Amino acid sequence: MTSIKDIARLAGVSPSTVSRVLNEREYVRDEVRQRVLSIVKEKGYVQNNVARSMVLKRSFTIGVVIPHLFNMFQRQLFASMEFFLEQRGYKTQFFFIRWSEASEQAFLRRLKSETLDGIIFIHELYSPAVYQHIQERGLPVALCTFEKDQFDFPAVHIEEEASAALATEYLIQRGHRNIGLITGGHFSFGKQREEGYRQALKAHGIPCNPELMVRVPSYNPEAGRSGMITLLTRKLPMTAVFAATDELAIGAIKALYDSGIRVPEEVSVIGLDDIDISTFTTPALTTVRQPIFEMGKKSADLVCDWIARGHMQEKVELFSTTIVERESVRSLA
Amino acid sequence: MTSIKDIARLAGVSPSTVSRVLNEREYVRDEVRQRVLSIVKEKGYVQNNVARSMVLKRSFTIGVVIPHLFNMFQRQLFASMEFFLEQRGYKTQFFFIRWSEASEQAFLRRLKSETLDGIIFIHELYSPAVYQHIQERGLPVALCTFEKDQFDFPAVHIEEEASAALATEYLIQRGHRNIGLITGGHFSFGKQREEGYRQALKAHGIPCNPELMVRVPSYNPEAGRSGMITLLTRKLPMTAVFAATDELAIGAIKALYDSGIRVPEEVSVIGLDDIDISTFTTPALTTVRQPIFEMGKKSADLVCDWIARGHMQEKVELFSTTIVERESVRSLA
DNA sequence: ATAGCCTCTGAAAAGGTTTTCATCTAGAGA
DNA sequence: TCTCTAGATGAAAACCTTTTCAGAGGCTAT
Repeated sequence: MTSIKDIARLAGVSPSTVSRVLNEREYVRDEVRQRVLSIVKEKGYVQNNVARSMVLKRSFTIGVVIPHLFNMFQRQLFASMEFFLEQRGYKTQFFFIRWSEASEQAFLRRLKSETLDGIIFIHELYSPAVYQHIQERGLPVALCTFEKDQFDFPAVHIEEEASAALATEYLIQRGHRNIGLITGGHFSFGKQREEGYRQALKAHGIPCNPELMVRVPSYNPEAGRSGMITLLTRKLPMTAVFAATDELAIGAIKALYDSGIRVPEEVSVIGLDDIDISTFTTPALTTVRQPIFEMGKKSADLVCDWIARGHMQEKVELFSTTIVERESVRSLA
Repeated sequence: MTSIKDIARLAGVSPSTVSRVLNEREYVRDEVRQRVLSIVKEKGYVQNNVARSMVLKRSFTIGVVIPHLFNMFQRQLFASMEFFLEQRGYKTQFFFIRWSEASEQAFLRRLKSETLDGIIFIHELYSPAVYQHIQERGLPVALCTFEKDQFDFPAVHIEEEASAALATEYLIQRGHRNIGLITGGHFSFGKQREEGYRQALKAHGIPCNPELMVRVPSYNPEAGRSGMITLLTRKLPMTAVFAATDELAIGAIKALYDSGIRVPEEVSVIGLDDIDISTFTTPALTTVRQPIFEMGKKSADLVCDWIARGHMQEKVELFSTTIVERESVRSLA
């Protein structure tokens, strides 16, 4: 591999000068610049990033960490982030963390020895040790899809409770009173969305029946299906279900279909997220839209801006959500 | 940040000795080892990976590159790879390439300046320049989901044509004669699957009607939907459709549903891939299963083994596919 | 007793880049 | 003519490891 020294020798200048040319510094004669550049091109020379990182103490790499699962929502977010990160000249290093103390410990160890310039979290981690380390180190960070009050980090997310209330209210306004809930146990948004559901019921004077609520261990369609089956076996009157995520909703619709219950004629289903696939379920899923692409961009921007500026700035970036009317909810009126 | 020198000073030994302890080399007195280790622990010291990379000329990083799209199939493959890569002590750097000459050129530049230990491709790239560079450099590589005959690289994939023929034959055996095809233009597997479809028809003496075949520009549900609509507007007799991927099939089912055509009563649909979501479509998608998880693992193994061994070994790893019978195909008999 | 070997340890070089500091040259102003 | 300044360049240090080489000390076998 050709190094900067080789180029320097060939161009009859010092490595310093070559470095200056490469990094577009001033104080290089135009003639010299041209000569160096032409030799760089001729030799197909490219800078050695490891050596650069070493002296610059920067890696031009942003870590994106996804804990616990890697579902469709996270994929869309991740794709969006990678897109904008690359636009701003950063590489994306992917961290996938299993939901266990041990896995998070291992991640912390990796993190410490890594020279990341910044880090983005999609959904929160279990233990605060990682956040603590990041804060002590002053590593630029963005929290996407959650907020960690105990730490002063910029965060990108939606108003979880309000969004869940929006979905529930949508059902109430269409005459539904016996509304089931399927949500997950992990992650704060699962509880927040449950809370939004409760609030909406309360606001309309509808008693909250614990028998109509079910918590499943994950957020994938399989969990949604099992949640729906649980709900069905209780044989309560129920004309609609709010599934805390679209993936749960997809599973719920499947369970209803398998039980011969028509959606939305007999039971309406509403989700929350608006992932790509939700347009393509049968019936198409009525849901609450999170601006996933924009949220990915914002997360990338927050970290990159922090790095560029040298210090943190914005604290919380709230995105608003909207109902997307499709086919899975029926009006009882 | 504490460095190896600080540890050395504190332990009253030389950096060499600390390095030996850290890397579990022999020739260190046990007493010294203990002393160093305790100071390492006390100071929370971790090795600087950039410096290590520099001298070792290894980065412990494998690049995973996904060209053009980032669909559900690729996501599952990617998740599998990351899982096994991490198990073997490698970090995963993610590269997403848009389908353009410029984007591939940019990737090549990035690749050259990177100190990757190996690289995995999911689906093929357009230009051979990247493969050429990798071959010249002797970089360990695995091609997942395709094979590039002109280069001598290990590859992990299924028998595309045979798998497509399997799907088509499944329809033929159930009495279907007017079978539509929806496939994509990009990527070799699109054409190979089309070829498998042709072969199966031919093997059963069924004439191949170009009017029943449609090529769409992508492999997502939206493309599948538009493909199905095209097919429907031709108003030909058609009792079944083979969609070259599950995502296309999902879109096709949606288009049928929207047109009031029942699946599978009026038109049967079969896909190929067996992605997670295919269990949850309504009706559940009958498809041909690729062992995605195993293929991800094998790809990771191929690269890691190559690195460990120092030279390439296996050439092609063929995985076999099987029909997964669900609900979207009806027997005409 | 001595040669030879083995274990343990440290000094120093190497890896490729950036940056600071010093030096040199040329031109401007007095 | 001399001094000053600004532009252009190079030498060398620094970044943090690992590894080679050499040397010291102790033990064994002759």
